[in-house]
Amino acid sequence: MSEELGKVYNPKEVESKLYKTWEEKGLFKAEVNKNKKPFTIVMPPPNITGKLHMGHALDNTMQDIIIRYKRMQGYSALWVPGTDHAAIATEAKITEKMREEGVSKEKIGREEFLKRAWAWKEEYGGNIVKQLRKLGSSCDWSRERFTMDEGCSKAVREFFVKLYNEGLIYRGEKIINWCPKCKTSISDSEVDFAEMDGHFWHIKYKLADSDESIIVATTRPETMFGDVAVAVNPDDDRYKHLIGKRVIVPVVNREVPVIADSYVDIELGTGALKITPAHDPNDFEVGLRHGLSIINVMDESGVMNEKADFCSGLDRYEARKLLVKILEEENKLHKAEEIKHSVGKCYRCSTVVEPRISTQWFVKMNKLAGPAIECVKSGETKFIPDRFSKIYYHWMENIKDWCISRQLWWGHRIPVWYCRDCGEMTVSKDTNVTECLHCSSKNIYQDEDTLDTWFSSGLWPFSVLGWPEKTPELEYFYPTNVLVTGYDIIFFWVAKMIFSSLKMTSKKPFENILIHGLVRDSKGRKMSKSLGNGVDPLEIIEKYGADALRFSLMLGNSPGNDMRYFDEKVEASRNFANKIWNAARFIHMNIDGKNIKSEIPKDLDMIDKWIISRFNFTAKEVISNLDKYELGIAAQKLYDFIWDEFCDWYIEFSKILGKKEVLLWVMTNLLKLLHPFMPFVTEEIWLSFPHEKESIMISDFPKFDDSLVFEEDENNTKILMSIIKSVRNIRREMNVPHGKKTMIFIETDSENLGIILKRYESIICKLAYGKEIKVNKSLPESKFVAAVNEYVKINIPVDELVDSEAELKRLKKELEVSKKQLEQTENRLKNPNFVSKAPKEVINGAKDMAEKLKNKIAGIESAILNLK
RNA sequence: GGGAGCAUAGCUCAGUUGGUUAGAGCACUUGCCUUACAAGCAAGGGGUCAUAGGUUCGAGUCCUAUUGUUCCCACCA
Repeated sequence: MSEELGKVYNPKEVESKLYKTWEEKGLFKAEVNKNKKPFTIVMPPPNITGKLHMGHALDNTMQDIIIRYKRMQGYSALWVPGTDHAAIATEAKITEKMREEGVSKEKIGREEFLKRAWAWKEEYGGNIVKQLRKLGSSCDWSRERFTMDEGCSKAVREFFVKLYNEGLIYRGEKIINWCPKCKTSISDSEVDFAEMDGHFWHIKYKLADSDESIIVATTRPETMFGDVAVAVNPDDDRYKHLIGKRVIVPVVNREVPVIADSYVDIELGTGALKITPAHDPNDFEVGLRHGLSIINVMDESGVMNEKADFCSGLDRYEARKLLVKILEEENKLHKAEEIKHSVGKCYRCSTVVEPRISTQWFVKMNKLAGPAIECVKSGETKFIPDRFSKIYYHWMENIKDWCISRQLWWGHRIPVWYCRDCGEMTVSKDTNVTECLHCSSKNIYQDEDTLDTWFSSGLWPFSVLGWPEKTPELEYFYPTNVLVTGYDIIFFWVAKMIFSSLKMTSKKPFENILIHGLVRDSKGRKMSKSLGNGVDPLEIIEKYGADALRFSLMLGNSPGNDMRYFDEKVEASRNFANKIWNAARFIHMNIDGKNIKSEIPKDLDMIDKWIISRFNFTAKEVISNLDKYELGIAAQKLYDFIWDEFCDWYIEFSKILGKKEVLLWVMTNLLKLLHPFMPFVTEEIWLSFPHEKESIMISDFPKFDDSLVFEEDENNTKILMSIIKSVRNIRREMNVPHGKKTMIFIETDSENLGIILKRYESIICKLAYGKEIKVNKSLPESKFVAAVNEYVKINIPVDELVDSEAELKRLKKELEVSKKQLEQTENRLKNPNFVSKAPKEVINGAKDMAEKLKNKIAGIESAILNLK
């Protein structure tokens, strides 16, 4: 196949083929193996309704890089994939589809609905998993899980019952966030607040026994039907005399008391507040303190109910309009102020959330939060970057009880049965409870509600490893090593996993939490369906290849920060893949038919030592960056090394040197370093070269090797390179055409360098368009241009071509710059504080620099003299 | 109201524990189809690292304040 490598790398041809082979050979599988150290990542499960988006692509690329790296390092590296049932999102989609068919949930009933839901899951749940494969994700598909599979469901029941038995789960009537469209409760973190235009209506409430009025401000007049009091601050002098009196709720014409409660802010609004316990969480609290009754005036769809009198049957917003109109007509509306205020919306459907009194299940958070905070504070679990710890603490420290029951059908049903006879609850891990635990009555029924999606995903890291069973996998792979996820779900998910795991397994769920940002569009906007600015990763893969997409998502990306998506960036990465491809083609041309091993020969040339040493150093850096999860920096270093040093310099050198073993050795090892980032192109090339293992995936990741550090050769090669660059520079500036080869006169004080330069004469001449190198030889009668750098002075005779004026100007400018640099360096060295306090390397570096600059200046000065 | 991030080349962004002359991609200028690659090669232009102080021998990097900007949290009726 080696001769078959085309001129341009074609990802489409190789990607699906390679992925299939990897999967068939079982290379993604990780087993419990006592001879290896485990390394575990559990994939944040994408929703079954989902389609792969750029966020997934970023998230999974990062995970894949880490897991491939660890696998090559010899760990038993397990990456567990799976999907989430996404209760509310999925149910919404199914309901929507049913509506199109003219069917309703209520009409077909629970059982039939669930049948449809599972069918939906079967049909669409596999899509995203297929898409993850396109990206190259090397997860262990044999362990794929689903949040509603049997094991996860068992884990959910185990968790619920344990918390219930410890009194950490309770049922109660509270005011919760209600989505009138999804017709379910949602938790605090599922509410998005948005600034919206609205009105602040100042309404006159007349006293029952006098003509005096008290003005109350509200944004939601429709809730007046549920008013049970007007509250003022006890210290508010304006209203003190009214406390205990009764006022009449306008329009509704109900008498309610004026009460005093310190919750009321004197400064805010009018300082008087209408109290509607059924429709506002604060009012609810006030109501509790004062023993007020609760009047619920809306139904589950946000439609006014019979308590709303003539508004009954009206939507909440229509009722609001009508009330405002009537208040105006009755001259009860003192003022209508236009304001911007934040309004809570359902995070799934964006419907304005309605606070609603209802009976729900809650997790008591105070006892669970403490250990979860401690787990991060102690450093057991670390956020990367660390600043997210603060956000986490703040949230955890102010956490309120978690509403976990949902009025949905798609999800884990609450494992509680109520007895119609004795009224007691039976809470059980069993799925088919038939009699009351308390009175043995068979007249029982199960709670209709299901659990919050995040209740099951909170158990994900350990439930996928078999918990609550004591499996070998759980023993071996848990706790996991790193969780990779976006900052947007720290509250939803990360926090829940931490306290759930601590509670149920007594272990942290993961060591590190690697947080990434959002992938935004090229203008910095969030990619969203409504804006239509989303970029489909699959289309990008189709066009540029998975490697290119992956690499572009890594380049210039740093933990926790958002990034913008640009086609140009993917193009650059695609070009990079192509660059490597062509480097491979070049190597093939040279080793073809020859029995060359990828090894380091004994008699190494200076330039070989340079590239080996540089490779060795790059490997060290990349390993260090990967260990610190600095994937973007590692990618950048690989890019730079491969493109600049390996391709642009070493391959050019090797064309003249003619030694191919080192070329092959560096290449194969580079492929390994790069493999986690660009799995496909590296594998395809690696397989085309002599190789021992069946896949680069399971080859050994390069290690830093002390015996491969060649400092002197590195330096001398760098001087060689700087000379070539200088000559090229001068020729370019003097407009010397490539065809015109010139003599190169080099002056140096170093005998050793002189020998080296002569030895590499052919290389210098080839790469710098020279005819011959003369070291420290007297110059013939001719015109010269000079290139002076820190090491040598180079003279190039160019006779008729020299524009003396321009050359003089150029040299003078360079002289000036060098003198300035020397001055700065010398000033530093003169500073006694610098000499006494700076580390030796820095001082020596400065001294060295000063020497070099002096040489350079002397060289330039003599060149100027020469010109004259 | 509280908290956090960001501000570096025309654009998008890196810059790891402070250490010589601040980098990349794209864009720009010039010259090259040099038999791996024009998705390429070579040479080059372009930055007072938001502003003002401070710590330090030394600050893009640490501290304080200011400005601009983005985001998160919170029960502003």
